Amino acid sequence: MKKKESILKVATFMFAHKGFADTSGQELARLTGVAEGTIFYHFKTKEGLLLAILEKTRDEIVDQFERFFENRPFKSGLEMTEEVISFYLYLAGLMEDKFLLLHRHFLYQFSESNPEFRGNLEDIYNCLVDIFEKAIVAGLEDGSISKEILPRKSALILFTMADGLVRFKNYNLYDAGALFNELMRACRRMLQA
Amino acid sequence: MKKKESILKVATFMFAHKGFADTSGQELARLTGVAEGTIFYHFKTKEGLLLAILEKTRDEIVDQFERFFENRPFKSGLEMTEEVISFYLYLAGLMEDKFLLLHRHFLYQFSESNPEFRGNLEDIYNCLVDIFEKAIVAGLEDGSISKEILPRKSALILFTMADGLVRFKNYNLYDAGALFNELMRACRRMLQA
DNA sequence: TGTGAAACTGAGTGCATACTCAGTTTTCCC
DNA sequence: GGGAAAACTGAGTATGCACTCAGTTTCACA
Repeated sequence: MKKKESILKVATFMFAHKGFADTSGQELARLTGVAEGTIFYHFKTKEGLLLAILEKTRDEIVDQFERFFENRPFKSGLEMTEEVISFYLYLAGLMEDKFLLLHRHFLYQFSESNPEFRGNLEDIYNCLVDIFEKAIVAGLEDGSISKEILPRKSALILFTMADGLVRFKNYNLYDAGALFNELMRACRRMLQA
Repeated sequence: MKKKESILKVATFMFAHKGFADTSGQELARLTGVAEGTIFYHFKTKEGLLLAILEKTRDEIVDQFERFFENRPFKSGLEMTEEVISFYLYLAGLMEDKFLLLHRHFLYQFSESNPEFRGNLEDIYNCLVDIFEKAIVAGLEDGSISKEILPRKSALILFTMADGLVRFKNYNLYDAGALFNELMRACRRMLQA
């Protein structure tokens, strides 16, 4: 069981950083310290390996957000929205390779022909956007968020904002940490009643 | 001269949609209707071909935004900001393949080792973010945008919002057109004095 | 029309790749 | 300890790839 997990871990890193096509079984085996055959013993194909990683990623993200909701009292919907964004950014740091992987185009190419990929990606995006939406709805109910706000659409916009920051960080385009405060202020101005 | 342009056009489409590694010289030659050798006659390597595409893309984007600024009177900085976002989204539709290409990770991998890639990408991002910033500064000067707004950082945030919408469209994750109005309202609420 | 240069061709080359398989080692339960 | 199943191995195979090159066609201009 140990080798299978090592392969998953190293492959996640390699797929995220080098891409799918540029990750070879040979190199993956060398870096993991197993024989190349072992990879194909556990995961029938390279695509199967990628799918296993995606499934694990979905489980982890869904699990993390479930735990985020337990044991946490929110003062207001607006504040909850801000904390959701914070948590999203925190998670993107914690699961850096996996979030980088989720930004890789090849996942979306596979999802066009393989419904298992599609399903996992949908689960992840629905989980993320639902949480933003829940927070906004809470804010609409307690009056901390303006009645003009449409929950689902605004949830998607917030999501793109948070995700854009993650992308800046991952691509080294800009010092993302320096943007954090301004992002939070922008959200507040955008939503506030 | 005709074949060289055809290769650039087809290669842009293929790199954007299939990725760099999954685009083979053989297939590219077949789809373009030239011999494989012709590709390597005009562009010494596959990487050289990609660089030529990136250079063309940069020229086109910079040119488009220069023309956007000519012959256009803006009522206020806030309105100009909104028009910049609109124009960005319009351009992403007009140059769909090229914007898709700019979202591909392999460009950023090459830019780590090849300064020519890096330079072109920087030119593009600077051009885009500068325009958002200029519009915000104009709004700060004429009082249509709140004095609390920091121009550079807010420009980056606006950029990620607009770019997020483009990504939704390109990845078919959500009907991006349906988000347009909400995005514009979100920007106004965020910036307004 | 002749000529040199530029554009173009496609079979050929060597190398990297995903995946297989026959055999070996480890694990685990009686 | 025995024996069966599961885990693991790595040399081997067929395929596809980027790129080359010696030769042919097209072009521009005298």
